[in-house]
Amino acid sequence: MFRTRFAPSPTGYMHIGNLRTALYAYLIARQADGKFILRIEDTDQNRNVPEAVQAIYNGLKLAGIEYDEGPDKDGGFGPYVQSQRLPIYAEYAQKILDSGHAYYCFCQKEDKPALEETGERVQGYRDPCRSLSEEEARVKFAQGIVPVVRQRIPEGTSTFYDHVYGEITIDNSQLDDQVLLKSDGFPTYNFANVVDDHLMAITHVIRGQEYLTSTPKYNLLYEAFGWNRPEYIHLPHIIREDGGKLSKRAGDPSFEDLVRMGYLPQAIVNYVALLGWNPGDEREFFLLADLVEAFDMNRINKSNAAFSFDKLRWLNGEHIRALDPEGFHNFALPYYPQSLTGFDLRQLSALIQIRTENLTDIPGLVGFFAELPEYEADLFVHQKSKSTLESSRMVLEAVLPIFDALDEWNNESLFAVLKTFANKAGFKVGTVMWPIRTALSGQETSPGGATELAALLGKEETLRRISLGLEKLG
RNA sequence: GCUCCUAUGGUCUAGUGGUUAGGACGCGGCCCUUUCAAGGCUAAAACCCGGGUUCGAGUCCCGGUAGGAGCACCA
Repeated sequence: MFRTRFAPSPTGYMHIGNLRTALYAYLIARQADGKFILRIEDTDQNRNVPEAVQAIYNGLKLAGIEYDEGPDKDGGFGPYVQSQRLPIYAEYAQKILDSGHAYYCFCQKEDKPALEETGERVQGYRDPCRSLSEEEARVKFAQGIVPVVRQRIPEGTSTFYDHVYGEITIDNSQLDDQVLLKSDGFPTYNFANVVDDHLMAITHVIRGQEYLTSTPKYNLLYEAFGWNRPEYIHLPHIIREDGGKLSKRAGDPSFEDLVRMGYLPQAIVNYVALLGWNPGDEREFFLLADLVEAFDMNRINKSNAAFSFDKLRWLNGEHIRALDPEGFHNFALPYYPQSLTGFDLRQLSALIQIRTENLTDIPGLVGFFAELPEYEADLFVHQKSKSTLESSRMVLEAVLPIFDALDEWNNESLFAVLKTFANKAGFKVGTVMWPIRTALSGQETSPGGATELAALLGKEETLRRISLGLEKLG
């Protein structure tokens, strides 16, 4: 039975990278008919954003990623919030202390050599407290110093297999005696993730590549406890197109931000899945359910991938076009201007669906329906349609009574009547259509042609706009 | 600084010793057409560098270079 987990810390929003990690973990579990677990990693008391857990629920829900077990969905392996598991960590810390794989450290933060500031890492530095006798420790305790618990890293080298990166070997001298239990009684990620993953029977650990070099430390912990290691799937990072890292602070959008920017959740999920993975054939359009089928963790890439808004936009367009008319209409509705009344909005949706790449395009696409923009007469001149000011004047003048007499007002009837007129008058269809479309839209381009716009605007408004066009033509 | 990882067009990628190096986004052109889209066709554009191994390397090995990550009482 596969069991994977998504273990975010509650920061208040879903990073793009987190979304992909959650997605992959979900896909790996689903396609094996396994379980996908949500666990909240809130062991940093300084970094707890209230309401942030709710943001995680919302994000996953928006993405369509359903978890089988989580804080609000007990599966018998809870609690699923680390701050509620403190006694468990204390118990296992004691065990590892007893077995000698960890020790109390009474050093204060300032006592530590400043490794990074100087740029000089002290090779093989070992904490002085690792060799403290029981007696010495007792004295420190008596002095009221609250210790941390540190892992005792043994000599040697550590090797493990990762499904993405293959075999990784690291010399233990590169690993330091990391803190397992902080002085506030909370575990560090380094300890909690191992204890929880084991206790929650996680079989596959999917996480960012930043954990690759510390994985040996976790493996040593598994060994110290006599537990089996999980399988590892470390993911390359998603970066910006300019090569920098994606950061909320630098203005890069979160998953929720992207949705607000007009991208469909399913398009974002699809796009993000493709950042570092491909199906092995040339498909690119995937709905979540298709991803479950197609995903293969052995096809995950090793190198970082840049997030391209251009490609996301294209894929978003693909997803918009794949929506059924009703589905698109529901997405589009909130983007229609208030002033857009008296129109068959469903028909309008049908007109713009194929032309919408991003939902935020919509107001700009439909604005002229609500109000005819100002435009100059020379907009009637269009070489390709063989439309001139003179031809436009002739067409609009002739078309006014034809429209006025037309009883059946729809795209087909309008097109038929205009085509007949064009033939009779010796015009190309385009020469007739261009001035009408221009008069109706006041724009160089519009979603839909002359007859589609006329059908939607209705007879009265159509006649009004054509008259207005005629005025401009003098 | 030390360690680990990575390296195919601008970007996402296919490729597991023999290919005209394939696809997608974007960009240009053409077709279609009731403007614009959509759709179809098409062009330009890539194997980081240097050594090996081999009859033959984008593919294997070594060394550079470049980029990323880690080295917290953060996750």
